[in-house]
Amino acid sequence: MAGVSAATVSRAVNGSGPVSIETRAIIDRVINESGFRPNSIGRQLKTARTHTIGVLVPSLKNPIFADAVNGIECAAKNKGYNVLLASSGYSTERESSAVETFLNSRVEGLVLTVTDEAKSPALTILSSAGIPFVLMFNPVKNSSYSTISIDNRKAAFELVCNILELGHRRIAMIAGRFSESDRSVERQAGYQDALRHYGIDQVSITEVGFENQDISEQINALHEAKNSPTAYFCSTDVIAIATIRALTQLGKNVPTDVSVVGFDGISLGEWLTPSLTTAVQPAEQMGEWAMKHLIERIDDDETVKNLVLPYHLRHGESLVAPSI
Amino acid sequence: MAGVSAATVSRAVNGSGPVSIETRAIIDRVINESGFRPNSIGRQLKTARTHTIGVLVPSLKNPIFADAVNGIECAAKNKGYNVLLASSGYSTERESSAVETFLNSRVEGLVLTVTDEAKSPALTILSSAGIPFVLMFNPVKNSSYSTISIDNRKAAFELVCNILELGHRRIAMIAGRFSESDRSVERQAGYQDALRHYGIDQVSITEVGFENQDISEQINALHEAKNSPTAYFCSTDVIAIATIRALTQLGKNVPTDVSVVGFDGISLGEWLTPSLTTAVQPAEQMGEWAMKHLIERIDDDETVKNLVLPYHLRHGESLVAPSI
DNA sequence: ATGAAAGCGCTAACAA
DNA sequence: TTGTTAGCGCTTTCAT
Repeated sequence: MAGVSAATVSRAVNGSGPVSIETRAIIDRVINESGFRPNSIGRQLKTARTHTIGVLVPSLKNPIFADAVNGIECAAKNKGYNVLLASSGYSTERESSAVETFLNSRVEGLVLTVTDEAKSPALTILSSAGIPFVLMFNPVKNSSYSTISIDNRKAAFELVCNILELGHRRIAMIAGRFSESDRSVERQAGYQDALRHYGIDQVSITEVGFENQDISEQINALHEAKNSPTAYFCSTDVIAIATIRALTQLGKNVPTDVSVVGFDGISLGEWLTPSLTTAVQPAEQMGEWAMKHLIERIDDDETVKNLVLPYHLRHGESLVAPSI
Repeated sequence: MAGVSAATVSRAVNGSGPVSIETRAIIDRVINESGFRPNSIGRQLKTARTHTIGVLVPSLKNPIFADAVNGIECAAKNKGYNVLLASSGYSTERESSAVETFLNSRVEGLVLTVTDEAKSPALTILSSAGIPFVLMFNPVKNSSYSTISIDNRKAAFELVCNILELGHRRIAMIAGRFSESDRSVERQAGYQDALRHYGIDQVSITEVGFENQDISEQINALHEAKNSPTAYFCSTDVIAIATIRALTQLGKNVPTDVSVVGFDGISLGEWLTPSLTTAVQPAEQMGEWAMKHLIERIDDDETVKNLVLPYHLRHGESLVAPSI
């Protein structure tokens, strides 16, 4: 140190107390010359505030989560918070261990998407830890958690009704593994609602892994059976793309031979061939809201909120009337 | 505390010293009952190790960076490191401030993509800070920095040669702003190399902002001029998609009326209509290698390395011979 | 306007 | 095998 006590430097750096013009000048000079950097760790330990939040998503390879994280990160920066990032790969074990790590790092809150809100070890840990968190994409079940989501069941219902209205009667659902996504479960419920609404018995649901790029075997099996589907309802856009790829490999043309519908509304979906019919979630805004709300809960201890955002259907070329 | 000293708990938790079976049992029990969590901040302050690395990319909305971050995050998790994430929006100011924040947080290293390695305030700060970092995507210029990249200039050269071979002579480049991306500069050099190689004088370069979704005005201007381009070479896939969109809005068909070529090889590019002709960078592996190498530099103080990975060209439907 | 002192939670050296 | 002590870098009373 050059000539002055640590307490004074602290006051100068943070503007947290009176410092004379001259001393301030000296301190500034010494800081520049010496390359001194205040150690956040020391401050964090003393103040018991880290200004850090944890963000946990299943995977960044799905643009829906990348967009959401982008929104989160921007909001965090604006509010002066840092972001610790982890991904779970749709595994509850990895969710739990990420949450443990975050908690040990004393994040002040979390924004996360879990596989299943209803039975999530990670959320159990979090609840008993007593720090605020916001669920993103997960449907509202326990309203004592803050959530931001859309009505997945209703959106799926509307989407499948659209398929039915065009005359399709054999509609298969390709769903992300239910154990890995409560969104998938909800969307499946919407699918069944729609079939029931039209008095259709023939339900066909195939679960696929989220990390699994190649689902051609499953699609092949569906397609070989007699009374093969005339339309596929996929629980995500990424799965819809994989489905279209698999169908194409089997020599089927989408949508001429068979229709495919997705869910999520990733922006590139509009530019696919064929463009995807899908339900659009405003991912980036969801991330932003989640972060803003989380910070309100931290700073102004705002109450728990459940926000269900509107979605909209995007009508693309991947869905047409069945050929027969 | 229940009956034992802090030092003993520390030894029990970390296995860093002898603890009798019985005391360990007691400690475990108390930890579970009380919900005690070791405070990483305290440990970090004491040990002067944070096991945290900073990751800085221009934007997560470009899948090339999302994929890279995904690779980074996985590698980090495997090695027991945490990831602090920030994005710069292609702004050097935001790069600098993110780096400052990281440094204050005492990250042990960084993986980052900067706008321009040659004149980056962020890198100046980093160099004088004396902590290891790895540049990702940025071309090798100063070999005293660790880097992972591909040969952008050569890839662009090959790509544009492909366009020329098909008979195109009026090829416009749509480039991400040079001041915001040294990759863009390199790719532009490759574009010029190719034109020169074919003895073509007509160079046409239009700079566009990376965050700018709508480039239809610029495309419109190019297209209205007489001798309008028969092919567009775009410095990224995202820009190529925006270009295709703009051309479509102008009533032009790609590739019938005009060809478009991208750069990056984002995986969705294969499923676009038309599928993109592009140069593929292995983003996820680049992220993984960057993280692994960084940790080697931290843990085993490995020397600086420059890895130039092979790329490959992907031939899609967006490029065909000129119509005329 | 400044300094002295205490303490945030932890670990490492030393003692017992 | 366990406890005591000291100190990581910071902020915050409380004095001066």
